[in-house]
Amino acid sequence: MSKQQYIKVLIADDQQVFRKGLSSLINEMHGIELLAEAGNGAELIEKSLLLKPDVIVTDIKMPILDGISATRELVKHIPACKVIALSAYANDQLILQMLESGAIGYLLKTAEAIEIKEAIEMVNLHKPYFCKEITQKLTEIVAKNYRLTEKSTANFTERELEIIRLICKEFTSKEIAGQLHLSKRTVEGHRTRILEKIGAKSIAGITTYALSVGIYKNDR
Amino acid sequence: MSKQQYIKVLIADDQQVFRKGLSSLINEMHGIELLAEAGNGAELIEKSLLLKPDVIVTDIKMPILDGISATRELVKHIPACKVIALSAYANDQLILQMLESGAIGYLLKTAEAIEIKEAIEMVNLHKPYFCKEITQKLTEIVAKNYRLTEKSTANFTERELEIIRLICKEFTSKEIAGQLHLSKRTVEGHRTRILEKIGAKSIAGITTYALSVGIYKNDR
DNA sequence: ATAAAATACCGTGAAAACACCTAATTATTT
DNA sequence: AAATAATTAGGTGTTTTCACGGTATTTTAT
Repeated sequence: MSKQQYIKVLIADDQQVFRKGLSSLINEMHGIELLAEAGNGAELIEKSLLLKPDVIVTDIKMPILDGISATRELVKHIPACKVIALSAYANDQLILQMLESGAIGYLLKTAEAIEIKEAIEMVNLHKPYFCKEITQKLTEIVAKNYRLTEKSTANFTERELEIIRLICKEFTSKEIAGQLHLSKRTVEGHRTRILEKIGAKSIAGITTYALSVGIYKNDR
Repeated sequence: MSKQQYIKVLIADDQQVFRKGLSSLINEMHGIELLAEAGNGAELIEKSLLLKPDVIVTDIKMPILDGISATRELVKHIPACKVIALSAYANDQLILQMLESGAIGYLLKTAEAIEIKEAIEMVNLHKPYFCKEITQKLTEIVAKNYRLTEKSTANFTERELEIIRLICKEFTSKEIAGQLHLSKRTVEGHRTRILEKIGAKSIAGITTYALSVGIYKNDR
């Protein structure tokens, strides 16, 4: 380490104007080095494999190969590189898809230079970074997923919840019985009641219900 | 609505000093009216049922009845009231438990008056509010849950995805076979392959995996 | 105190899931 | 052209799920 450890960045966007603007802004940032630009996902992958950037800032909607697919590929081949997604809108599906694909940063295109710099520095330390609007969305998503709904309030007893969690973990009735020191038949009885309460007809219904309502997220 | 629509607030904390500090700060806030104080969860519930506050600001750790259990009770009986949780630490478990219990706001005790006011106003509009540290935690949790792991990189074929989605909808092999015009054995074969790829041992594993990774979010 | 809910337990039997196999036909990739 | 993957389908047998009956005890609420 000499005077400065530069963060090597690669950007991708299909709009030339936006790309130019982004590149000139990043070029002005201290401690950050812009390696190259890409106009689509395929190009992004190609240049990334060659240049091994620390951070990638990529648009989501791009021709040939979109940012989500590109990111999926990238994290597979270069797990060390951190991806920040850029998007025009704060769309739930896009955010989640991008996160699923492996991005740890998400900015709206309305972001200003100072925020982009902050995001690059943050994700470079493997810390997720999301702009205010995205954060708002994420908290809504989390809150929604974790908050109890009316029907889930139509509720389960502690025992039932316990058994639901174990069912979600792929344990059979016999195994659950062993863990809770109960009879296998007792567990089956509880399971039947759970199925009734949910209105499900099989284990699949129990697990999908449990996950959608947020039961299960406790222990491990 | 006359000149001002006051937001009615109720606070709870077992530490008298903190409680006094909080109450005097809230008393100074414009547009917010402090109804009462509680020293524990039981008291909080009691006074809430009586006074019907718009927003409750409660500590998590309290004697007799903790904030989480109290919140769970409260949202059941007064779904209209919004709960902001207060905690000394940003602990993953506590945050999630609090969210599960029904709180839509979460602040650290180091929060300043201006932020507390902002949080009260925000949650009063049924919008979740979390302080910076909690937001950071939440994004980490979301990112962790949604980011792909090695095994989830296991890509499924179109047929497999189709079958996974149907399994999540509680269809049996025979039913799926009928819908896709296949033999029951074929579906079972696919299912076995899916189990292998996921590393699961039962339907429960398939559904939990599918939901966590986001398969199935397409149709309905 | 009495009702109601939660908890625990059991039998039977059919259907489904799952664990082992095998193997043919079609796509896709190299 | 050859290898690989995907899709299809079957056999056999064990385990699990689930529907349909029940009963008894304890805890909680009215």
